[in-house]
Amino acid sequence: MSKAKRLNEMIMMVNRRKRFTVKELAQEFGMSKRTILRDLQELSEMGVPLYSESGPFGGYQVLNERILPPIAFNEGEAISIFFAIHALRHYISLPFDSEYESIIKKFYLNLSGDIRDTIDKMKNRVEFVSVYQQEETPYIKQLLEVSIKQEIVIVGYEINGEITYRSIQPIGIYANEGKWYCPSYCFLRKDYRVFRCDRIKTIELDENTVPIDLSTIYLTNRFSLINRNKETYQLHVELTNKGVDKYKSTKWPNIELSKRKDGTGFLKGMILKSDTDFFTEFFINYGEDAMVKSPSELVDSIKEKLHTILKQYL
Amino acid sequence: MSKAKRLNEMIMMVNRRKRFTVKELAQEFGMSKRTILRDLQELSEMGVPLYSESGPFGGYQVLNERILPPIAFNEGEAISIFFAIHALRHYISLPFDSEYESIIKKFYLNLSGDIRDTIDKMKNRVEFVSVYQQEETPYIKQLLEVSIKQEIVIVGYEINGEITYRSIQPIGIYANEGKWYCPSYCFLRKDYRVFRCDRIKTIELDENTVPIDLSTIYLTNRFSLINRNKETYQLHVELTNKGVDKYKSTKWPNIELSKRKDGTGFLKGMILKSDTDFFTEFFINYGEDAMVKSPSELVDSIKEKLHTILKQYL
DNA sequence: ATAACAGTGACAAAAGCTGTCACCATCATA
DNA sequence: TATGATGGTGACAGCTTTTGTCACTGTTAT
Repeated sequence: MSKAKRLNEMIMMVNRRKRFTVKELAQEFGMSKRTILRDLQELSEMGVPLYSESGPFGGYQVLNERILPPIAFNEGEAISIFFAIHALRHYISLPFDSEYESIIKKFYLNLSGDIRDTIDKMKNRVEFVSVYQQEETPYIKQLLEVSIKQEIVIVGYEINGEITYRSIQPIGIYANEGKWYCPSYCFLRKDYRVFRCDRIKTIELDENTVPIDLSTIYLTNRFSLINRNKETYQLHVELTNKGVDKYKSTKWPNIELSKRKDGTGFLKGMILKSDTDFFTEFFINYGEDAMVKSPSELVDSIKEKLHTILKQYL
Repeated sequence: MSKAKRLNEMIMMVNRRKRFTVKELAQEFGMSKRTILRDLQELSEMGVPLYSESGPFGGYQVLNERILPPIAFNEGEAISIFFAIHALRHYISLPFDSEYESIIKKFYLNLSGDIRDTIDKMKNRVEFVSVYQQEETPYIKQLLEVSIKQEIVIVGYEINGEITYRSIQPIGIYANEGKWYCPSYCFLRKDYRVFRCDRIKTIELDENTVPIDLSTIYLTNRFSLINRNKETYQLHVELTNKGVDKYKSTKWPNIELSKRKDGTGFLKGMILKSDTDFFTEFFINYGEDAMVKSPSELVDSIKEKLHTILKQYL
């Protein structure tokens, strides 16, 4: 194997393993220790952040930085990736060890000149609108970590200016409309709750409470488990043409949209009793384009809310 | 310069230029043609997609694929990029020559094993919620192209089942809530309009109309120009604590939020007369948490809408 | 002290790289 | 059809780089 190829492979191997010794590499590549040492020095000069320690249990390490081996992207792919990263710029807080600026710079600077030109031209012409994240959410990284490890944390949670402490076991975190949320099992309420991450003011590991088994519960399938044993209503909503169009881009679990030939349609399905407030707002939003037929509780809630708002303007 | 380094530089040089001849490279690197030929063959073996043609005006070309020279990303950055791309998966249509699947696969497969492990663990625990794009929008790529080139197109635009044809000069495209929009100058209305891309059913170049000068108008600054000479209203809205909280993540241009000590607040600013319908829905959505003080037109519109909905349920 | 690790310098042998040259293939165009 | 610009191949001598060995130094946990 030529030296050039060996160096190439060495970069990848070194990325796979965090720690290694010169002797090990020498054996794997069938080369002498001296040669490997020379190779490693060359990699260092090429920018691979190697670090070594003498002594027993010493050896080489690759620092923080990882080298992505040359990836072949075509122009469209590179541009897509650029704009995907670009779309993250509205997030002040990300649950990863990195900041938007450093990522986008590295990526952009490593692209060839003509792709850069293309991107520059597109920058002012394409936009993925998303909500600005207004406030920092310091604990999302920890919440993500404990949800992966399935540990329990005691959080200080602010409701109406007061902080209550409770043990929760997070299922995961998600961003929606500029805010981060953390669905979790709450040991205080003995039930599943969704917490707003920016309201979590303190967080510490709870080593006394025994975790419940949520290992097969993820963000995507949490509804099935969480919603069992809860009171539900049968939903029936009539939609106009516009209403159908509007609902198309929404899609709730457990609710089915049926279209009629004339373009109108209706929704049938189940909603949780506890979600009544949510659906009240949701369907008011549709205005004349949605008419709730059942449950009567939802109809009443809508009527009441409308009256309350109207009263403001008397 | 050692061979390894020469090859490395050659990869980058070859990426910058689309076409080149052996002779040119030989001169630039100060090597013989023979050596360069051998180098190019080696690059080929390493996966660089080279293509050559004999004859006058022949030469080498790099095919479609571009090689990103080794970029050093640290673990956090690689993961961020992965999830940024991942967040695009809900888009059926993208204005780029690429599909989600191919990008994410290439990227994922090129990561080292332990980063892949980390990602696998995180996949079910982090989510950037976005709306599902339900329908294909075939023309976004062309619309983006003509907005970059500042050309004019005749589009067949569907409103209530009928298709009208009009010449428009697109400013750009943006995605919001699962739909693509195209703000443009409309030569039919002699004014700026926002078109929904999925309602554009045909598109063809209009070479007869003379483009107007929009070269300094981009997505980000279009409001200033487009909204001049339009009728506006003075807006004043009182917000409860909750209302303030809710508005924080919204932020409209030309509307200012002021907070009071007790947590309540108010909005002051300008809105376009033509946006009355929009703000009617918007503030109804706030329920009791927003009370519109002025303009009276908006108050009336809200009242009327509330009455209409209420009437449905009598 | 010992053993396990990294690191360096010198040198000769082995391997690889390079340029030259002769010659072929392809193809646009004069 | 001839010409010239381009890519492509093989052989070989000479040059350069790479490699292994060996002897030696430095660091550190045990």
